[in-house]
Amino acid sequence: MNSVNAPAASVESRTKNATNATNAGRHARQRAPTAGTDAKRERILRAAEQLFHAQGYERTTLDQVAAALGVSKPFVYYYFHNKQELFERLSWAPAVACFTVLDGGDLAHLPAHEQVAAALQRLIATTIAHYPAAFFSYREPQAYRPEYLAAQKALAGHFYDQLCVLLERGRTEGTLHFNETRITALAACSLPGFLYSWYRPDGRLGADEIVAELSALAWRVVGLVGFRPGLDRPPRD
Amino acid sequence: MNSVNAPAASVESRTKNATNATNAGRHARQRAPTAGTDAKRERILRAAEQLFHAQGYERTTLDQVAAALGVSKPFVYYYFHNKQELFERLSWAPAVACFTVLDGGDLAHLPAHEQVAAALQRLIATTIAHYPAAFFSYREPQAYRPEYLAAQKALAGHFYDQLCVLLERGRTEGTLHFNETRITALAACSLPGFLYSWYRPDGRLGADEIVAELSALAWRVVGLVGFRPGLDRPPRD
DNA sequence: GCGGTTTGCTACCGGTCAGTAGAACAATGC
DNA sequence: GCATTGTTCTACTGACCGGTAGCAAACCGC
Repeated sequence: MNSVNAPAASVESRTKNATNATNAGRHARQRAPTAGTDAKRERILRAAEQLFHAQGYERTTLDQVAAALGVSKPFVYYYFHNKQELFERLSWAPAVACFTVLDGGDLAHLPAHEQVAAALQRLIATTIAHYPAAFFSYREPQAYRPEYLAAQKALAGHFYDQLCVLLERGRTEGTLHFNETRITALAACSLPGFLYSWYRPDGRLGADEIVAELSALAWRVVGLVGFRPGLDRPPRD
Repeated sequence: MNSVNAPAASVESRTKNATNATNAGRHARQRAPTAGTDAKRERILRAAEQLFHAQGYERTTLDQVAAALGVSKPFVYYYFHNKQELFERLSWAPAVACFTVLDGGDLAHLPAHEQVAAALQRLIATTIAHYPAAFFSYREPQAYRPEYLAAQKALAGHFYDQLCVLLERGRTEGTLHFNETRITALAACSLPGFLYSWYRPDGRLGADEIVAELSALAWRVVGLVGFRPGLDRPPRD
């Protein structure tokens, strides 16, 4: 399933000559993970995720991340190389998950308009499933290093291209209705893209309800007829 | 027209005893503006706007702002109190303009669905007209001081409330169709809200065309019938 | 041209924060 | 007990950057 990898010049590949016994050389990454190591990494990531979401990447200090866990800053550096790595590990996987929802090929047998409907629904569901890290690539592209930013743009661009192809096919087949393909695609993706400003996991509606409502509204944007005013439930998936 | 003011504890009100001859006391704010002073302030604001948009508030240094103008950092401090003031001056007016489009009362005589259509179109047009500063309040709420953040939230909340009232009235009258009022309002406002990630003033389509297209798509979100697939042009305004 | 005011600069300060050195502590093996 | 290795800490450095002191032109009224 994982056909999309992080950029080549990733922090992972810093396995250089392990002669230096400095902090940078003694990271647990290179050993077999002791029991508990993964759990600690996970706890650090979750604390960073919360703080990045609440305050933004730049305004969050690693002392805050450490304090949220009741540990010291070198604890964080023992499990991660630097602040950048925290951000990229948090935001990369959700970005991939969101923008590869059309890559499985499992929708290929469906008519174009149903593929579009499923794609939009999956995009919304995936965005919510990866809350709040899924928003990072939208909100803080500058926090990426250039190679990650380029990779993220390529990923998103690929998805938009796929969506545009499907939109035009659906228009040709008479099941979708719109004028400007690209603007229509972007408008439909605005719904998940703007979620970060109002979605709260403890809100009045559950995640499933929001996915269903928002999907139905996104379908309207692409002029999907037959699913209209009554706001029917999703097709499949 | 300007019934909305900046928060009370603004930087403006620092007119205290002018006995101190320090930098903070010698700002031109307190004098009658010499010819050229306003133009210089404007140039500084425009440079800061570009950089804040391109890099984000935190990553932009005042040395960069000064360098973009070919001057030194104290030049900036001569015309503004601090970095915060630049941000708030840039982002406040656009935020007010966007979220008060329903406050004029000039739409009151129209049926609810036409008020909704006009409101969405105005919101989109205003957002684009104030590019790129209009996006700052969406993207970088953390850059606001608490009192500005609260004021901005109140402003946006007021607009959403107005919009929700109109949406429900339109639904009652049978001209609008949707399930969840609040989600529908947020979804419709996602289209302008997500513009920051793709709008470019030098793009293929002109601003007017984008406003027209995007408005028509936003109308679909609120289930506005009669304006549907053909994507008619805006009603008035 | 001379005093005062406005406008701009160079050069610095002080705080913050990513990142590090190196010691202390803890587990494990023998 | 004692070496070895893994884990965490206290305490620090160095760079960066917002903001300022205080001087130097430039401008202006006379």
